[in-house]
Amino acid sequence: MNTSNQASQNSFFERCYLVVQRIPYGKVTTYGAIARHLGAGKSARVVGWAMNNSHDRDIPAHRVVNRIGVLTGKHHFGGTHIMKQLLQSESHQFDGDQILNFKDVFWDPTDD
DNA sequence: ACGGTGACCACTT
DNA sequence: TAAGTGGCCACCG
Repeated sequence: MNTSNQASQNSFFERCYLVVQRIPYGKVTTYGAIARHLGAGKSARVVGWAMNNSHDRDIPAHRVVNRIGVLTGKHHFGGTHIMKQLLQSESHQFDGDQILNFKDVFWDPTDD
């Protein structure tokens, strides 16, 4: 949990960052989709970790949610509902922490 | 070098 | 149909 080692992350993390940055405005994707796109379909957790470090970069981590469209990482996102606020700014609708019409706003990196 | 951790996903009861 | 458990990969101390 140290922020002084960001320079060490040069392969998997950056790979995640690139994909997240490719997420179009008004769309979202999932950790599993990213992981699978990178060829590590089972390392979705690592993607979450990358998002954790993404705070040091300009990564729209708020556009990344779990496979059911729930903002699992909102607590890690600066503390509270900022993640939700950002997504709402992108015309997303919520039911609590669940994105409505998630399937409709879902963006698959492979479909890019 | 080893064990523990994590913003998850899929399979099995 | 719903809930529970394990597995998986990479990073940190």
